[in-house]
Amino acid sequence: MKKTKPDTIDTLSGGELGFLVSAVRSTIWSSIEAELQPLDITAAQFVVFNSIALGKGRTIGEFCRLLGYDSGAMTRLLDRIEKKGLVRRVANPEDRRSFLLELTPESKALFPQAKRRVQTVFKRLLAGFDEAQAAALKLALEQLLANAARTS
Amino acid sequence: MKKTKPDTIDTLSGGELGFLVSAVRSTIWSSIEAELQPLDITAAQFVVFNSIALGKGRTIGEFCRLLGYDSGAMTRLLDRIEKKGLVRRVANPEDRRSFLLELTPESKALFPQAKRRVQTVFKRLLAGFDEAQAAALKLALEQLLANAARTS
DNA sequence: TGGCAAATTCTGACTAGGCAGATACATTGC
DNA sequence: GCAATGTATCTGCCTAGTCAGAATTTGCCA
Repeated sequence: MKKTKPDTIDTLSGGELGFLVSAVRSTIWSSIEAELQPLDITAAQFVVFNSIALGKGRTIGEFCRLLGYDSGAMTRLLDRIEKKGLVRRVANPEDRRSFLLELTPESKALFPQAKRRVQTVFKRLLAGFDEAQAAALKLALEQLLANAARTS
Repeated sequence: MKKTKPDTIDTLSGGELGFLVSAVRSTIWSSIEAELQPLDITAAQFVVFNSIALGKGRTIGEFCRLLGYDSGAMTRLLDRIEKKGLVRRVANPEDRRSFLLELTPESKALFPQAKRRVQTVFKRLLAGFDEAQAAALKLALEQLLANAARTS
């Protein structure tokens, strides 16, 4: 049996928040997967792709920290992306232990299209949200993160 | 290198919402894991445990649909929980293909304690939220789900 | 300088979820 | 009653993430 979208839950207990957040995450993720499938890019791959394209980091380690990825997972994720020719590992002249990540010419050309597709996903998901509501959602999520950080 | 909590991101683009939701989900998840570790229960196991205890379903298939789990994943998750003696598969007299799920006496005794621990996690995460804010967060997340369902 | 702790990346072992196919049973329509 | 179809669960295979530990390189400090 394939995975199904969860039926709704009706209580208001704390656990429901966890359930909702999980469901939203998986929904966002699979919407992006579906939208990027024609380009043969997975959602995880896009996240890295996007971060490199936006210059959010330079080395593998920086992207691990930025994206909350384990270094082992990142190694293998990069292996997959590199095999598709979207990313290149380049020796870091400042530190011979590490690698810099670069887009390839092909992926630079592909990026705008992928980005646009992902943006349409979020636009669709946020339909009916005005600026204030979107900002409040973002703020609430950030507050949750801050609360968690405060006590761990 | 172990997984690290992601550093913050500074743009307002749509992708950030995906990032935030992922981070929140993983934070909730690992907070629960940490809180339940003394009881030797994982977060995934608690979710099933909790659903059974609250009578949200009866058969394996019902819990798959309720929790958005693949049936293969559920089979193996139940194997692990059953091995710990928290849950029992019981033949379903109404349908010989399926199994009903029951808590064991030990797990019934353990449940209140686990539940309490999970509640303290959410209380901590929702520190500073008043009723209206919590309700707004819940509503926003539900709206996202509804938007996704509408177009898939 | 020499030596040692820390950082960067990679690898292997393990856990876990998703999908496809298999099996057993149930239901429907004839 | 029986065939065809559908449903519930399980198994095998694949992908993916986590953790522990290794190899290499760097930086620091005596």
